[in-house]
Amino acid sequence: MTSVTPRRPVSRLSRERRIADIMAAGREVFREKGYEDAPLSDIAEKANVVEGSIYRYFDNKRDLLVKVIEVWYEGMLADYQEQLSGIRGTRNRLRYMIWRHLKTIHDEPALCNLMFQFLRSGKDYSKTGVFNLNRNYTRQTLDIISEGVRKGELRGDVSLRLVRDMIYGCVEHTTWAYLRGEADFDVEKTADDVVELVLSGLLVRYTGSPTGPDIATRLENAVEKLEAMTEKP
Amino acid sequence: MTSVTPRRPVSRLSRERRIADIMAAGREVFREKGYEDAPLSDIAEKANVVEGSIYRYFDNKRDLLVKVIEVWYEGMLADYQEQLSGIRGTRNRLRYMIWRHLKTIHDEPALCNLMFQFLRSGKDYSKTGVFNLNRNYTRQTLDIISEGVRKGELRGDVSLRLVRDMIYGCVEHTTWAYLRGEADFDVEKTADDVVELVLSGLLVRYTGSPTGPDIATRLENAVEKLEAMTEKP
DNA sequence: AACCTATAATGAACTTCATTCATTATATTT
DNA sequence: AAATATAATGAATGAAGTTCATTATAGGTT
Repeated sequence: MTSVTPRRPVSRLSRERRIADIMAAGREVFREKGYEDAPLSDIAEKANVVEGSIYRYFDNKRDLLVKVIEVWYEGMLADYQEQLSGIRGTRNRLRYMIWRHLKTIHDEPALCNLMFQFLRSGKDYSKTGVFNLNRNYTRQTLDIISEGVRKGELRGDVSLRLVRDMIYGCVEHTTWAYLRGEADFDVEKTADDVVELVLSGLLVRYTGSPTGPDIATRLENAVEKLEAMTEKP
Repeated sequence: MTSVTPRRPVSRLSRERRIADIMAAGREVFREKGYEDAPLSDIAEKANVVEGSIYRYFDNKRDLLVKVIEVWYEGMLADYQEQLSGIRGTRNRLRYMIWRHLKTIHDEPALCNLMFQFLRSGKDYSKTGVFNLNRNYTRQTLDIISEGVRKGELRGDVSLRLVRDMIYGCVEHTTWAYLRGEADFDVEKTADDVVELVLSGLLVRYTGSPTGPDIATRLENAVEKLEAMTEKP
């Protein structure tokens, strides 16, 4: 007499719903265990699906990861342009972009780690949707710099790409200990510090007379602050 | 009739020699295929050893990687202090440190990738020898900055840690496309650009005539008062 | 030179996963 | 109610890391 293991009840859902379920489960498990230590069986279980079923909707494990990160990224970057439109002044706008990056890392360290470790270093990264999202996002930063240059506040003789690399490189380096779970960091203070350092640089400012950055610019910045305050409630 | 597969000749070497062989093979294979796509069987074959033998000398695959990177790192950082002692001036010394980092990445992109991707993001990284090597190495950079501050050339009101993160973050961000095999970069020019940007910052340098009382500061303070008034209660 | 002994080295077995695919079940259409 | 399309299953496959009982050998001892 052979005992037959009872087949699990098969619940048939719409393609969209299944995909959503699997991706939600994937996000959870990946967030909790990382990529390599997250068995597909865990994801399948959490999604109420058998392992093999995942392959109907995703090419492989990595494909699932990529799509999970992609959807997360889209949601995350959905509103930055709207937010930014309410902020005036080069310094404030730049700070917002940096602050946002820091806050994202602070809120979702695990997913950021996955993004840094498994997406961005992949050979196919520049063909990824995440790459393009990021591209547009950092382009915004470059636009802010460009505008600063046009207004005469910022130097025009520096490669924009390098400035972008400096800003985001600095932000990420700063957050590594946090990403490894070793130390916390203050989002607000770090944002302030990074902006200050990027804008002012390391060299001492005045060589002879105590003038500092030119007065017209500083007045304009002050006015922009007032302007920003009265923008929208 | 059962055919017996002939046992391979067993060559007995000294512990040190075997370890060296395995690590050499590991470095080669890891460099060529990365970490995940490098089967232990490849390494074993190249080292003239059976897979199981690797486990006599290394806890596991990751342990092998860590030790391979560690030895490489040691060799790489062996002479920087000597070199640096021959270089004078804050700017030049800083440039040397940055140049070195860039050159390492340019010469060994694959190993750098492994270091960035699999060592530095690991939970145990700060207990690694590589961590300490890096620590001492970047401390050198901080010392250069400190000396610059003492000599009155650099600002003293910026967190040294942040400066370090800015420098190395910028360098690495700049090299990512190269690390993905997408584009080359000019070590010399990049070194120049990074030093320049770190030292001078983005703000335009005021070179006009000296002014009297600091009007701008007073206005800024006034605006900050206004700003504070409207802050959330 | 023959023997001993510590330990280097082997190779097969084990385990864990990702991945495939032939089979089965179910919702929808005819 | 039957036909059809396709969602879902679960067992099988295979690759790769890891373990370990067994075997062989270099170097020292008698």
